[in-house]
Amino acid sequence: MAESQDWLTQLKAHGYRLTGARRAVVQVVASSARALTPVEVYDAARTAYPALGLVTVYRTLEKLEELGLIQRVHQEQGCNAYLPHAQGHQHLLICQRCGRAVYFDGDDLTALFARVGDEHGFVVREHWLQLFGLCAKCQPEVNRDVS
Amino acid sequence: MAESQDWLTQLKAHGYRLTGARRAVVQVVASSARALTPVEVYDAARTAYPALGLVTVYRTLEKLEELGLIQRVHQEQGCNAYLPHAQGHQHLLICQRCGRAVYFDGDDLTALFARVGDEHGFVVREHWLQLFGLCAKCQPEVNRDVS
DNA sequence: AACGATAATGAAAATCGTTTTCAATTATAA
DNA sequence: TTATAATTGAAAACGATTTTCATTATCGTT
Repeated sequence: MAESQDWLTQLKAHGYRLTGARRAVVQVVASSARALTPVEVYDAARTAYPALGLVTVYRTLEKLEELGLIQRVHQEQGCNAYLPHAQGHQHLLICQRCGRAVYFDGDDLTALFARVGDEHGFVVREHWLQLFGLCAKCQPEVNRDVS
Repeated sequence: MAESQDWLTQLKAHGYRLTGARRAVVQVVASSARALTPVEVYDAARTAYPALGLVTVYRTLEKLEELGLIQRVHQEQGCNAYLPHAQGHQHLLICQRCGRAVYFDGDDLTALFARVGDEHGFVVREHWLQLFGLCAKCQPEVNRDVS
């Protein structure tokens, strides 16, 4: 995959070595449409590289985050899942059924948020925005699920 | 404090007993302007009730969250801090220096978010919004801090 | 192609925050 | 005051993450 290659190039460019373990982890995370936990990455990556250790997954995710290639995603179920990072200023739209994540642009909100801050004497420097709902595929499915 | 009393009344109303440990925890959390972690609550509440155990703090926070009196706050530094819950649909504005949290109204954003979802085939059912910045008190202070 | 320095690895142990277990204590309704 | 059942704190258990360490493998240099 193209993105996967790019990540390997970036790792190399920053002095990190390219190993089988890293290739496997990068491949899995770079091509995922949903945020994955370390264990999920571990399980998925071992099909390509069975000798992989969970510790290496943690270490690789750490480096990918450091390089801004992935981003931690906070959800009700937990805050330790990772997703390929968006380019530019983007926010997340996450499907509550299948977990699929989509980025959307949030630039136009900055002014609004600055105004909200003003009203409370704050200077706003960052914001966090995430939308949760059902993607097109899951909208019909959710009705027949046991709740 | 008024809010503290109200929480105790609510606990009682739901069949929970009022104990010294609970009063101490409630008092600390209800009167805090910043989100507190279990250990922070533990340390603060022990000045009023030295025999308090950390386990009881966890259990009391659990009940307060269950009753909707407190809310978990997600931040860069961690996702296990609690704040008195806002009435109605509110969002958080948090000071990056002192941690002070203020609620603001977010009702007018719902329509906008539904539209964003539409553009990606999603039905939006929830949203998460938090602003981070500097409160009035901390704006002058931040310049003389060591970064 | 072989070498050597050193980064990276996986297994095991250590650590941290949180939860469970359990016997003793205490709030509350009768 | 008493009886019952909820609550307590200490210790043990637990799961996720980090550290330690001896071994292995990458990659620039030869």
